Amino acid sequence: MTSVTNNQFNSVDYDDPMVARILDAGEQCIHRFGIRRTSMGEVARVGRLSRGSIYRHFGDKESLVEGVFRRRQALFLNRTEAELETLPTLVDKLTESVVSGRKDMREGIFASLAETEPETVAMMFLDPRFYQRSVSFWPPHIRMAQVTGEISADVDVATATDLVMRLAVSMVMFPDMGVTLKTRPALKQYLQQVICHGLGGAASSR
Amino acid sequence: MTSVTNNQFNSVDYDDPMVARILDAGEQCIHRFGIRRTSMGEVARVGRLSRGSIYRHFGDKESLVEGVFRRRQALFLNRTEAELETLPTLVDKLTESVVSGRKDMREGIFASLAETEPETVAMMFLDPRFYQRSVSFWPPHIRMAQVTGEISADVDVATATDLVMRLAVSMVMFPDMGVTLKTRPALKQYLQQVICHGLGGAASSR
DNA sequence: AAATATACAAAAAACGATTATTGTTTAATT
DNA sequence: AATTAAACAATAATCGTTTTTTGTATATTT
Repeated sequence: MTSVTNNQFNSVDYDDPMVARILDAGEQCIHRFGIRRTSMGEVARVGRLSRGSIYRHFGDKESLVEGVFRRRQALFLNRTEAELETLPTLVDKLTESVVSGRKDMREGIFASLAETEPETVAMMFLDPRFYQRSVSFWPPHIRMAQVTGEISADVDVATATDLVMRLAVSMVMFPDMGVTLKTRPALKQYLQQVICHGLGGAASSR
Repeated sequence: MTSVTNNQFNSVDYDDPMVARILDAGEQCIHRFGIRRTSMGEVARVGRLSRGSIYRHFGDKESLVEGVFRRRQALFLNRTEAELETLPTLVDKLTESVVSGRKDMREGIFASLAETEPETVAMMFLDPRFYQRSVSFWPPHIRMAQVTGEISADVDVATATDLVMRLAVSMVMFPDMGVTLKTRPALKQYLQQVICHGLGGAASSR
């Protein structure tokens, strides 16, 4: 009632060392056993802390799991953002994102989770919230590409962001949708065509 | 050993009235109870036939379920194909496909299945085989659009098909990916831009 | 002020015994 | 020649019970 520092659930701060410990332990457990077989007691044991502390920072198990994945995604976005800084064009950036994303799917927490609970992973992938968090990621890069003239300034940023997101998601989910786009060069060439001209002209330099 | 008419599993002919009866009963059961709670005995009872007949035409339960969904998809593709015949442009066709696809997801067998077994539906949606069957659907329309000049003849048919499929799948799966594309006009305008110009110029008539 | 330890009822998971279903086979029926 | 009916072992689902886990509360420790 008199608490001021009450952060019930919204926006956990990853800087809090206790939160970090909880998430570390939680991620470790999920990585090893999957979500279903991970109990709050086990997380507490692994993180050498009390169950009470977990419930202080995360209201319930679902929040904890969500917290683990949100942090992973945040880390992924930060890491990717850094990589993109070094790349010149929007197409390069998108290509890199897809390659990065695929790698994460193969090697990250999703890969191990997919082995024990593929349905859960499938559900996460189809949840629009999973992508909505990344929507704020692209607009700066879109604007930059408009300034350099790589893409038209007439297309509004939201629309361009939408397309780029759809392509990224589609390419990570389905490396092959008729045409095999598993190698970086093939992927880049495809994205170059689609982003810059769609299916309209200028496939070759005309 | 001496059987000539042996069609073990590959390509069931929907014309065979027994096969149709089995599939009808199977679909009815899946629609009502979901896959998990549908037993071969129940399908037999509903279709007023013997379990043996089912096992003659479909090797196992998985094959039967697959058969039901394959037939549904074939019907959907045929129906959609017919609708597309009446439409002038590739963009119109793609728009119609998405609207049709969304309707099927809302009202068809998937909608009811999603209520009882959402994870199963999610798994089906992420299975590339689910889409591979539709790959042969688009190429004729692509070529037609190249002839009329709607899209460039320089882009090869496989690539164009791939993009059209990706857009269709993405739009049905995620009506909103930053920009809301739930209404037909909004959807068509978006697809028009993406298909004809990508994010390159000519957003307005230049 | 936050973390811990403990206790507690309600909900969920694990368990073992029982029942139902699967997939195969075989003889009888259409 | 295909469909049915019946029997069968192997597998999977269900049920009622026991155990664990969850989420909350409270007193104690750091």
